[in-house]
Amino acid sequence: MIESIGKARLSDIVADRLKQYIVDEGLSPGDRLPTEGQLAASFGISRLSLREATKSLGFLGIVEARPGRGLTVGSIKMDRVTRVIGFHPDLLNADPVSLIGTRVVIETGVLPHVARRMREDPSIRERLLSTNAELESADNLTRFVELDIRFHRLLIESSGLTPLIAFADVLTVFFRRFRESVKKAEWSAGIQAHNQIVEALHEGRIDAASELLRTHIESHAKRIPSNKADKRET
Amino acid sequence: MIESIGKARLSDIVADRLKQYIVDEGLSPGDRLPTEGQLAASFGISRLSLREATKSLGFLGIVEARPGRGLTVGSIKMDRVTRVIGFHPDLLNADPVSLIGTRVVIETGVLPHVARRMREDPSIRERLLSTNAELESADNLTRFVELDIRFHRLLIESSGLTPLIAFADVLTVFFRRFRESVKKAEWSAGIQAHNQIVEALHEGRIDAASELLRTHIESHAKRIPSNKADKRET
DNA sequence: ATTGGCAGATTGTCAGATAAACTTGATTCA
DNA sequence: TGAATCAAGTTTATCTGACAATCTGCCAAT
Repeated sequence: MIESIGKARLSDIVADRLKQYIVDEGLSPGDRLPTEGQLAASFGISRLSLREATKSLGFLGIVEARPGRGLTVGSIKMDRVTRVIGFHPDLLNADPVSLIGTRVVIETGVLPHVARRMREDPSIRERLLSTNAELESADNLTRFVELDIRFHRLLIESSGLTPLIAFADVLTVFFRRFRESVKKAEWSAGIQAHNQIVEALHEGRIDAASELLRTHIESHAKRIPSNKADKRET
Repeated sequence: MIESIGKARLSDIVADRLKQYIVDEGLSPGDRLPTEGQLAASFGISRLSLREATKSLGFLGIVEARPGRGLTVGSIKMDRVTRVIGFHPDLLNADPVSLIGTRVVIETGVLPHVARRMREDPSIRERLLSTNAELESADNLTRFVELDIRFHRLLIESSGLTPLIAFADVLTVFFRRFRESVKKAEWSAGIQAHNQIVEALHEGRIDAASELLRTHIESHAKRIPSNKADKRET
């Protein structure tokens, strides 16, 4: 309600007007919009104020701007919308236990899909194993983390459930500090777990793969200072 | 892919940096941010370029700006996200199979956590049943959809895995048109499914609850024109 | 203790400008 | 004749400098 007292900003008004223009004209992704100069003149405002509006819409991909070409109607991509979700309070305030639990839900949840697609497309297994082989030769933490992220992302990608890829990418940002606290002595256990997960999937042992993956992700809980890991009851 | 060729705009870079700052500083809604002038100086850019970033974030409620006071952390307004992108043709093109599959992964994935917490906190069940009772007296589609969203969100909230709430909010934006295509004759089946899920959880029958929930969510596939529902193999 | 005024701080918006990227048309070359 | 190259014009990206509107804190008056 505090919000409704506030005076509307030009940029907000203009953004809404632009959106309405797109709707009214029945425009589709790729269609040209008037130039910044023309729009600013139509609205009777400065070009910079107009840009504040177009940038707002551009943040979600609704409008795209290219020098020399102008403004076009953009396209909505789940990953772009999801990028915004990193500001969601439920993520910003997430405690480590929730982050771990969330990863477990997503990553074990995709395993039936991965296993099915692995049978149809053997290159999935090759790619996972190949990434893991790279992990084995990682010689510094940055590289190890990068490849660990790649392995897990590839696992989710292999499910075909693209929204979950975007979600996992967001989690990666918040989860990074846990990955970076992994001791070198623990790398080989992680790499071994990856291999075991892939083999269990390959053999269609989905429950076993889930259990391995859950244990692998939950291993991060051991390194959380002043935290009581929430024991899972089954 | 067109997007990745394009040079990153200052405003996009800065928006991401601001996000990282908010995360790194552990800031909550209402907390003060550095002023526009200070941020511009820190990033070594002009104040107007900095404003393009803050306006983008402000459009969605993530940052709030008040003359004389400065910038504060806001919270993302998902209803605004819905309003802004809800018109877009790309929402009509969102892949139903992925959306349904993703919802199934997330919502069935939280059930063990919900069941556990239900035993500790009986008000969870009361709240779910109460929302479903409201669903029973919904007399128009808008209300029905709103309450259906609320029921499913409450289910995820009840797990305590807060990041999944954020992700579910994104899915809700893309999934809305499917909910809105539910015929009134089908409402009671949905409401009944909700009740059965809650009771199965209450009785600790997690596998049964998962199956009911999966079936409930996948029921949307039946209404999707020109789509072949991907049969799940178990 | 409360209210009003003022100065300083901060955002909102503008004008004018240059740099970078893109498009189009003309010219040259094989 | 078709393809490649180049120059000019167009458009966005970003900047400097400036003024207007709003807010906050402090001080004086009641």
